[in-house]
Order: sequence, then C-alpha cells, then structure tokens
Amino acid sequence: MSQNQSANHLYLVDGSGYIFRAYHQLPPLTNQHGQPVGAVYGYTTMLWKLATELGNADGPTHLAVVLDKGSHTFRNDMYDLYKANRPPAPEDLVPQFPMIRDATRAFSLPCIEEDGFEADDIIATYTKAAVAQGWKVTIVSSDKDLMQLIQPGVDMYDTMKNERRGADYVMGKFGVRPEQLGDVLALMGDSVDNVPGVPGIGPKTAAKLITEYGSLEAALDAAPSMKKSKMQENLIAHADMARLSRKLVTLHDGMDLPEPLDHLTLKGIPPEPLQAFLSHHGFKSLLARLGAPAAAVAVAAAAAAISENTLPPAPRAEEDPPIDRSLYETVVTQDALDRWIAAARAEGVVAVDTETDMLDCVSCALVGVSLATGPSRACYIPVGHQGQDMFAERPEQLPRDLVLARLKPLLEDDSVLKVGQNLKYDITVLRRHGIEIAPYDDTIVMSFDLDAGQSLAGHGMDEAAKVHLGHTCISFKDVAGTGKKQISFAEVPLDKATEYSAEDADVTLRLWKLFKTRIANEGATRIYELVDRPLVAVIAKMEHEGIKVDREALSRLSAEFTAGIAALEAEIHALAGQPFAIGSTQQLGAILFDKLGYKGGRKGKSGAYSTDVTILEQLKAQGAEIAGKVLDWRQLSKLKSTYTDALQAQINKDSIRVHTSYSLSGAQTGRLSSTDPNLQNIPIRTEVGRQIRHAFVAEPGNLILAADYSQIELRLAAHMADVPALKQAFANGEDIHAATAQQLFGEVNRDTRARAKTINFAILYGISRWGLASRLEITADEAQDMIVRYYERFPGISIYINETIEKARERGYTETLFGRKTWFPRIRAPIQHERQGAERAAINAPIQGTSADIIKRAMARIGPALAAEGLDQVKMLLQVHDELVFELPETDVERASPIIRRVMETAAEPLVKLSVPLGVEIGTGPSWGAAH
DNA sequence: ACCCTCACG
DNA sequence: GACGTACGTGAGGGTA
Repeated sequence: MSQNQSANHLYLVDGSGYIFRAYHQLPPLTNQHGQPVGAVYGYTTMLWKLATELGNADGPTHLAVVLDKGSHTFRNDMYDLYKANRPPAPEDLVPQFPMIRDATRAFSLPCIEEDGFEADDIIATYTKAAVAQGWKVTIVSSDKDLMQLIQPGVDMYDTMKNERRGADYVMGKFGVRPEQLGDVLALMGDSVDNVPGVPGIGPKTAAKLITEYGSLEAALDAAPSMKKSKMQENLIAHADMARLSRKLVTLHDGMDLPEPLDHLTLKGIPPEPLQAFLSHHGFKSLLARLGAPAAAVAVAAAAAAISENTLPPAPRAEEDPPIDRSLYETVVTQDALDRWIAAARAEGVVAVDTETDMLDCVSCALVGVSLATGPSRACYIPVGHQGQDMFAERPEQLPRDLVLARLKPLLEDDSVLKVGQNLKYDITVLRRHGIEIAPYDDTIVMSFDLDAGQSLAGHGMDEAAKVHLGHTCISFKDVAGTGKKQISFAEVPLDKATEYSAEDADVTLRLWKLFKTRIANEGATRIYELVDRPLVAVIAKMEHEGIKVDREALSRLSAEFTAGIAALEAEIHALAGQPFAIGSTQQLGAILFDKLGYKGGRKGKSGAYSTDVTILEQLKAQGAEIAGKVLDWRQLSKLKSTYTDALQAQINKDSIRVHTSYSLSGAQTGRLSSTDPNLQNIPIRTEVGRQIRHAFVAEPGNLILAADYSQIELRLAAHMADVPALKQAFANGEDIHAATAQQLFGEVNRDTRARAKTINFAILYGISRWGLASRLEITADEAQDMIVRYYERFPGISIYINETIEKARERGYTETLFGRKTWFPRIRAPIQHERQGAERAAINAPIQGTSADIIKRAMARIGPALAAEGLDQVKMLLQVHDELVFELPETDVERASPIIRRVMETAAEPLVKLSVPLGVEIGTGPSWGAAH
C-alpha cells in the first residue's frame, strides 16, 4: 500500500437517514419565504461541520452525499411487505427533500442516488471499492444497518452526538462483532422496515444465539437440538422468515459505481453559491461564520439576544442581597467547621444539604454536607471526595467520622431548626450514620402546601429558585455532566462542588424564609404542621425499610407469561393472516380495520385508530376472535414488562428488598405518589395479575398485614355533602352500593347494584351524562334522568357540587377538611372543555384530598402508638392511598391489629369530627396477596 | 419527546 | 349542539 493511497479518506454521508433524524430532533423552523426548513437547517449544519474537518488529520479527502431515490427496490421484489409499514413522510418534510439537493450543491459536493437501490447499498458499494484501494472510509450516519460495514479502516460518525463508532460500539450495543450484525438483525427483525425476524426474539436473545452458534445458519441448524422452549419452537417454525430477513438486511455491494472514486475528491468549497443558499433561507448564524457583512452578524446577534430574553425577570425576595457564590467557603479544617456550627446555633436555624455518590440512598455513601446560616453565608464540608482519576491525589478534607460526630449534636439539637429541600433523602443518609435530624422543615413540602396546582410554581429547587428568587441555580448536569460521561459527585473538584452544594443550602434557606411567612399568612399552618411535615420522617423510614420480593416467584411467572405471549402471538398472526407488531397500535389498527374490515372508526386528533380495551371488547362482542386474543396478549405483556421483569431489576443489591420512592408533592390533591418502582399500582383486579402480589412476602417468622379503609371517599362525600340517606347507611354498616341501588331503582340485584356502584363513583369524579351513559351503555338522556334521580334522593350532592365549583371559581382553589388547598387556574379558562375539566377535578379534589390527609395523619401516629405498647418490631412498609401494608412478627399480630385499626379509624380526630364512621378492614398472610 | 395503553386507588 | 368522554397517578412500548 503506497503512502499516497493510504492518505485518502472517503466520507460517505447518509443524507436520507440524516434528514429524517434532523426533522424529528429540531424545532419546525420556517424561512422568510414561509417554507419549512428545520431539517434542511440541520442538514446544512452537519455538512458545515464536515467541511470544517477538511484538512484535519482524520478529515475527508473525498466525500459523497448519498440519497435514496424512488421507493421500489430489489428488496420489494423479495418481500412485498418490505417497508410496508412506513408511513408517508410528514407533510412539512416532503418539500424539504429537493432542498437537501440544493444544500448539497451549495457546498459543491457530489450527490449520488441510483434507481432500484437504497442509499445503504450505494454506501456499501463505495465502501467496498474504497477499501479495495486501501482508503480509509467514514460513514456519516447512525443507522444500525450500516454498522455491518464497520471493519478495520472503516468507521462511522454520528455528527449529532459527535461520536465516532467502531467495532467496540457495535459490540457494546449488540453484543457481537460487526460482521455478525447482519445475522443478529435478521433474527431481531425491524418493525420500522417491516423486516419480520423471528417472533419473540429481540436484540438480547439474537446476540446470545449468534455468539453461541457463530452464525444464523448454524443457529437454525442447531434449533431442533436446543432445549425445548417457546423460543426454540419459534426458531424452527420461522426459519424461512429468518432466512428472508437475512437477505433483506444484507447490504448490496456489487452495483456499478455511478461515479468513479476519484471524482469524489474534495477541492475546497467556493463561498459564493453557499452564501446565496444561506441567505435565501436566512441561516444567519452560518452566514455570520462565513464572514458575511458586519450588519448581518449584528442582526443575527440581536435576534439571538431577543429570543433568550423573552421571559420577564422574576421578582427577588426583598431585603436579602442577591446570591453571591464567591462568599461560599470550603470547610477543610476543624476550626472552620466549629465556626460554622457555632454560627448555626447562634441563628437557631440552618439549611442542610447532603451530597452522595449516587442517588439510591440505601446504598449510597456520603460525599459532603453543606450548611447555610444566612443569605450567601454558606459552606461545603467535603468528606468523601476522590481525585478526578485513580492516579490523582485525594483532595485534602476532614475525616468523615469527625465531621459527623461534630454535626450530630447540632442536627439533633431541639433548639436549632434544620431546613432541607426534599429532606427525606438527607434524613435517610444521615440516619445510616446514626444521626436523627430534628426538628426540621422541608421546603419542598412547604411549597406544595402553599401552591399545589399552581401551574407556575414547580416545587423542585431549581424551579422554585427561578420562580421565587429569580435565580438560576447551577444544575447538577453542569457539575457532573450527563449520560455516559456523568461522573459521581465524589469526583467533582472541591471548588465546583462547593459552588453547587453551598448554593443549594443558600437557596433552601432563602426559600424557607419566604415560605415560612407565607404559610402563616395564607392559612397553611394546619395542613403543614399537622399533616405533611410530620410525614417526612415517616416516609423516609418506609422507603429505607423496603419490602421483600420473591425473585424466584417473579421469574417463574415471567416464564409463564412469556410462553403465553408467544402462543397468543402465533394465534393472532394466524388470524391476521400475516405477522405484525401487536404492540403497535398503528399496525394493529391497520390490521383490524383496514385489512380485516371490522367496524370501529377513527378517533383522536392524530387521526389514528383507537384500539383500547373498550374498542377491543366491542369487537370481541361482534365476534372478532382476534380482539379477545389481543386483549389477552396485552394483559400478559403488561404484566411481564411492567411487573415481573421490571420488579426483579429493582431489587436492591445490598438490602435484597425493593425500595420505592414516595413523592410528597406528586399529586395535586395531596396524595402521595410512588416511583422507581411504582408500588401503588401492583395488580389485584384480575386473578392472573394478583399472582404478582403474592410475590411480595414477609421474612420467615413474620407476616404481612394489610389494613384498608373501606369506601373512605364515599364516606367522606356523605359527610362533606351532608347526605342523610348515605350517612345513615354507613352508620348502619350497610352495603353502600346496595343501599344506593335500593334508593335509585327500588330493588337490589346484581345488575342494579353494579349500576349504583358506577354512579357512586361517577359522583366522586364529577359526573357528566355522556360519561355515565357510555359506562352504563345507556343513552345520554337516560343517564341524565338517572343523575336527576340521584340528586333527588341524595339532595346534599348537587348543592355540594355547585358550591365547590362556585368557591373554586371565586377563590381559585378548593380546600380539604384539613385546609389543604389545591389551586385550579383553569377553572376560569375561556375554553369550555378546559374549564369543565377543571371543574370536575375541583369536585373531586376535596374528597380525594381529605382522604389523603386522613391516612397521612394515621401514618404519622401509628409508629408512636405501636412503640408505646412495645411493638417496635412492626414495620410500616407501603401506602396505597387507602391502604397501609406492614410486616410484623407473627406473634405481634394479635396485639398490633387493634392498635392499627384504632389509629386509622380515629385519624381525623380531634382536628375534624366526622359524621360518618371510618371503617378499616385488616387481613394478614405470608404475602401481600394473601393478606387481602 | 410524545402518545397510547393499562396497572392501581 | 358541541365537548371528547369521569378524578388522581407512573411505567413501558411504539413512533416520529
């Protein structure tokens, strides 16, 4: 290989692939002629970037832009469904295709397209030709099919991510070498291009098979002797599809070169045509870089400045001087530490924030603590920072245990208030080091109790700082980066860590001052002090406790579901007469309504077919067997992906338990919400789903105890709307839906009770005759009659509804019995359906919110009530809105049950005296499922 | 990133 | 006669 040849480097730009990606990732810009040019702009900047690499060591010496031409290729002759799922290009993208050619010409670059071949094949052909000449090749694309071409001397370049990709990348993403990728892609299939693949085989299984057997053919040959499984059956049954898929994903590299290689030489880019193109479309920033006249540069700069300053400056808290990060101190000596502790004692209030090496506070390690004692008077005490790489020296800092020993008396001192933002995190971290923070305030909870529902007020710190202090915080991303390059806080240099962490404490203290005054002035003291604040430590404890989940049981279920799913899939494909992605509502809609011709029209603004349960059930009733199968498939897929599989992954390595995270500011009404994982939506309504609940188990010798409020929202509605008939029924311990049926229909049977139940819930949610009509499958007029009759029999209800809406409109918010406010900015919206939506939510909020207040009070009281009886082995693990779940020694059940029941049933008192009794049902068993 | 669907109360 | 089908959530998969 001669020097001369090896210096050549051909860049092949996948123009068609790029434009689709640019279209979706960039905002829909238009030029001054009103033409959509978002994708063109993205494409132009990409070419620009490549042009600037001209002359770099690894830059292009030769370059061609490759485009798709026409839609019919030899692959369609092989498989008529190839790319059959592709929707037509979006309307505002179509006119941009010719502009792409204009842009390419403006850069004076060769553009290659060929009938009957896709861009991928042209790229493969040129790659082969260039490699044969000993050239280097870079394919500018992020298309996974093209990754098959990666080899020594050939790499790929993703300009959007600014990433060069070689064989390592393919290995990391697909688990195989590039030359094996075609086999993997064939097994996986591709729903976008409609490459069928083998059902039930995804990237993981495909990679496993190819790694194990070496090739697709070898895997197919070996299939009959593999361990019997659904996968193995599929592999045998769909071997032909796999072979067809293999051909479809194979890149065709044998075409004649439309242009010889040496015609692709880059000779430099003449500025005139480029300048004409850029100014035609008004791409000012690029024009400026091209060296356009100074005036144009000024215009571009001015335009940028305006767009960045459209938000009015937020008001700042009066009095307090603005945030000055230069005043923050990094504490590395004992004297300095003692000085800060003394300052905190002198103030009587201190903001505290802990920094850790990861977010999971069950396993994380403490990295540092920040304190704030006044405006811009804040410090950061590092205790666990490392150097930035393994060879760097660990920065000088005080020993962790010394710092904690010094801080402990302060953090536990009754006369010093500790303030934190989302304190449950810090409480957990410090508890693991033997520190029980008390007393405390939490600014996230304060913000929520003041402004729940206010669309402008986010309760997270960065947003709150912006809204209330007019200050932009340093974001975590700024100090630690994001994605793959994200570093742990322990690796952040001390000066940056101090700026970030001390600012958090500084901001927290400023917010606290503001909120403290507002809580007193705006009547939020009761809800904050008596309901939400005490809960923070209780929630911290529950999260830390976690719940044991039987991994083997889940994995057995998962395997059962997988088998069921595969069987259903085969049946569905047979009924459809073709394979398709059942999970795709689009494809499913096309099969059901276009191909099979079932009735059940379009819905929604997107114009797409709706295929939800109600529709599928209608089809099933019409006799569409496929609809029932799809419903079953959906149920199993949901259970598998959301529960059996995801839950196993959530088991903590250290505790071997699952730790959810509760948000105290998640739900507008005051309810908690649960994330990572959500343990408030574990299945129970169907028998199949309920098996998942059985995997939530107690430790040996212990039991799970579940305590549910019975019909708490209906009871509260009866009390709040003052409905004598309902209150009487609850007082008598009657079946409330049966009692309603008696009142409405004059007789109680299964049908009338079910209807009464529907109506009872409809009332809680803000009834509309259309909604009720569709639920009960009656006409809107009949539904209207039923509502009228309900109002007649239960007269308080309509008064309650009208008064609630009226008050909400007047004051902007609703209130629970405990004074929790929920704001409804949209209740005065001029658009009717927005306003009506807000009205329905406003009807429900006081009821749902009061129920939330009551269970929160119960949660705060249960721990002390049990401890008073010496029952400190009883652990509260979960809250599911009207249910509390405990784990306790079998021997404690007898004594704990009545205490739990009493605390829950009397949780409203003495603050609120209810005119209906609250009922609690308790069950126990070895698992959560068995406790119901 | 957004929609759809579906799990719970 | 139109609203876009009830209140409150979070997660996963598909698609643009």
